[in-house]
Amino acid sequence: MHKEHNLTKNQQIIFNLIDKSSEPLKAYTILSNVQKKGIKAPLQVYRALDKLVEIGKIHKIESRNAFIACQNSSCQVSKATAFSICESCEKVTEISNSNLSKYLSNFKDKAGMKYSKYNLEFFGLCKKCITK
Amino acid sequence: MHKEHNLTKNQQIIFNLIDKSSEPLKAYTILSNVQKKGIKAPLQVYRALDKLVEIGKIHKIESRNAFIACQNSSCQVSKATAFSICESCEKVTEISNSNLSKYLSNFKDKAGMKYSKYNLEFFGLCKKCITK
DNA sequence: CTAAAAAGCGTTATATTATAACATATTAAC
DNA sequence: GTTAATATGTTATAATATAACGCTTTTTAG
Ligand SMILES: [Zn+2]
Ligand SMILES: [Zn+2]
Ligand SMILES: [Zn+2]
Ligand SMILES: [Zn+2]
Repeated sequence: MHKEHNLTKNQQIIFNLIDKSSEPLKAYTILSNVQKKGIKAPLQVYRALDKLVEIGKIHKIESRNAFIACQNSSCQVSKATAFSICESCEKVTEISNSNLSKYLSNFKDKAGMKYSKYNLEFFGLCKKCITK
Repeated sequence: MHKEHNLTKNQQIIFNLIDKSSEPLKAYTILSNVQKKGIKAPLQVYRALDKLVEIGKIHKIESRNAFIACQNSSCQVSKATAFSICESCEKVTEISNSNLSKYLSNFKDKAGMKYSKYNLEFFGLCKKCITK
């Protein structure tokens, strides 16, 4: 059960763009695609992205500085993200695997840290790219 | 068993700096700390960093754009990294846990991707910061 | 040995990613 | 309806990273 968030105009415009994209989008790519809708400055984009990340509608792919819509019906687990990334075609998929998320959410290291969040990125070759 | 790499002068200077640091260092922090040693341009730093990452002597903390020396005697598993990051004091520790690395190295998602690498970052509060 | 290939270096310029600061507007809470 | 919290618009600038070029050193293979 997660809180519904009413997106503001800028947030909605930017979320729509990311959501319909088949690949992660970078901030300045987003900017150039929404300028016709009146969003003119980087900061307008970054502010919307920050909020969308915060509420779990999108995730940042850290190794790519790019943003992807949440694939898990707006991640209850926006604080527990895992992705697979093809190093050849750059296809990114959000991994939804309850065994994995349980394992990681329960993980304790010896230093006694209290974890509230994790991000995992797998790299390799997707099915399509393996056979090439 | 991992190949020994003889570091070049620039690589050695930069590795030494990172290795003796108690915290992850950013590229331009590194630059300003090695200018007295004759390394004058960002590219010289980035080239050394790239190589050091490639051979597993250092790792990049993606969420922080910063670099840390490998804690695992030059990571045989430089392609399988895990870190814990305190969101209060920014202390970063490389996690060395064979159960975790086995679990992740053997992880298969349903899409049939062939993984060759992963990076995991846990976020939370370290022991010291919890009690504050 | 030695020639060719690969890796590294130095330098200048530039591209890409992200935030600071400030004034105004909109929305939500009381 | 006033107040507080969020969001917006704008300009400027900071921080991170790479392109391109010519040269030198090291490694590899014959
Ligand atoms: Zn998600
Ligand atoms: Zn692929
Ligand atoms: Zn390591
Ligand atoms: Zn801490």
